[in-house]
Amino acid sequence: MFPGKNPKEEKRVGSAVSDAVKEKTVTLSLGEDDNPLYQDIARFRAIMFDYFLKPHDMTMSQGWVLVHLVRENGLRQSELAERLEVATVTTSKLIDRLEARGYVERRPDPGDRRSNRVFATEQAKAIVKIMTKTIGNLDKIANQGIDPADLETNRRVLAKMRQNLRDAMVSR
Amino acid sequence: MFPGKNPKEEKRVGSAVSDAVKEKTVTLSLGEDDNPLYQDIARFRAIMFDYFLKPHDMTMSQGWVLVHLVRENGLRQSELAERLEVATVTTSKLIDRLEARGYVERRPDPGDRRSNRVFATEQAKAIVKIMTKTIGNLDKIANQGIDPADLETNRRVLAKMRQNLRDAMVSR
DNA sequence: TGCAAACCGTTATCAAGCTTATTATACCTT
DNA sequence: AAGGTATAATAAGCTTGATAACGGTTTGCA
Repeated sequence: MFPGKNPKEEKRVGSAVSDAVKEKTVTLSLGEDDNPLYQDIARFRAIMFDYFLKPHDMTMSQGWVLVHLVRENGLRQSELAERLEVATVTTSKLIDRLEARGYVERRPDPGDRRSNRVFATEQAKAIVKIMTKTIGNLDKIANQGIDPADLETNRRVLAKMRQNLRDAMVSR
Repeated sequence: MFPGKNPKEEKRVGSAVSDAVKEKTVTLSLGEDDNPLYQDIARFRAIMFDYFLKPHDMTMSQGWVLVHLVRENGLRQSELAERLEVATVTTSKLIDRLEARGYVERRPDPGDRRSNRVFATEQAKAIVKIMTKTIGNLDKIANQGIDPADLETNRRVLAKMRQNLRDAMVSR
């Protein structure tokens, strides 16, 4: 049912056959838990989100644009980029795709001829409602079997982490 | 000093001017904390990692390939993809780039003519050491001011989350 | 034995990020 | 008023992800 990053439908082979060919192994623990947790979770969430919203031809990144616009309609592209915390050029292309399908509309800023104001259409407002529900479902899946108190700790820790990273990136 | 996703060196304008043009706003809370936390953290970490390793012309994704190979040299591409939890096609291109710069080498699998075995070179082993240190630094930055106990909770929660998402994706 | 199904790697195509550079406009300082 | 600097959006080009589709190989089973 789910895509799962590969057409290959699970297997869990376990690579026993291959050991013959492998060279002697160097052991070095690196985070001991393997693999980039944050990347994985972000990717998995995006994959599932996109899967859920495929019928509406909508992706997570595009969806967030709409969420912000439904909150504050008529933002400039640069303001959107700030809120999304992505580069302006990324926003530009997201808007291209959204505009092509009638979710948003660019209008020239009357007060600044360099700027565009971006407006969400009714179509956008409708899909944001669906998104909201989808994200709820996603969280429900992801949070299964986790103590609510731990989840709250988690949320707090992650917010702090994000701020730490943000600060470090800006600190020239 | 840091890239920070935009040539624009911070400002925090605060969009006061623009309010005149904005349409009436619809309020709907969606996660209340705004924005995709996981995506942000993953992206910020990758940006910083790539920045630190730029002198070595190495990215985080490519680095993880090397980490796995240094642990288990001679993996097949499909086995690598499994461990990295990405699609085989992604692995294929990562290996292309790594091979072009002499970090890894493809050798045909003697026992299966469909497969390649991928081997890390000495050059790779050297850079993995640097990576290990870099990831340590990154964690130090990200974890600043966070209670170690909370960090441990966090690690546990995230691991569970990843597993939940993994399961949901595979469950047809 | 023979053949269908599964599997390995690759190509092609797309989305979403990034950096760097360009154009047009706005602002500021003298 | 003029000049330089800063900002808004975009273009070009790269990496990393994903799907879909394809050839070549292996395997399982009837």
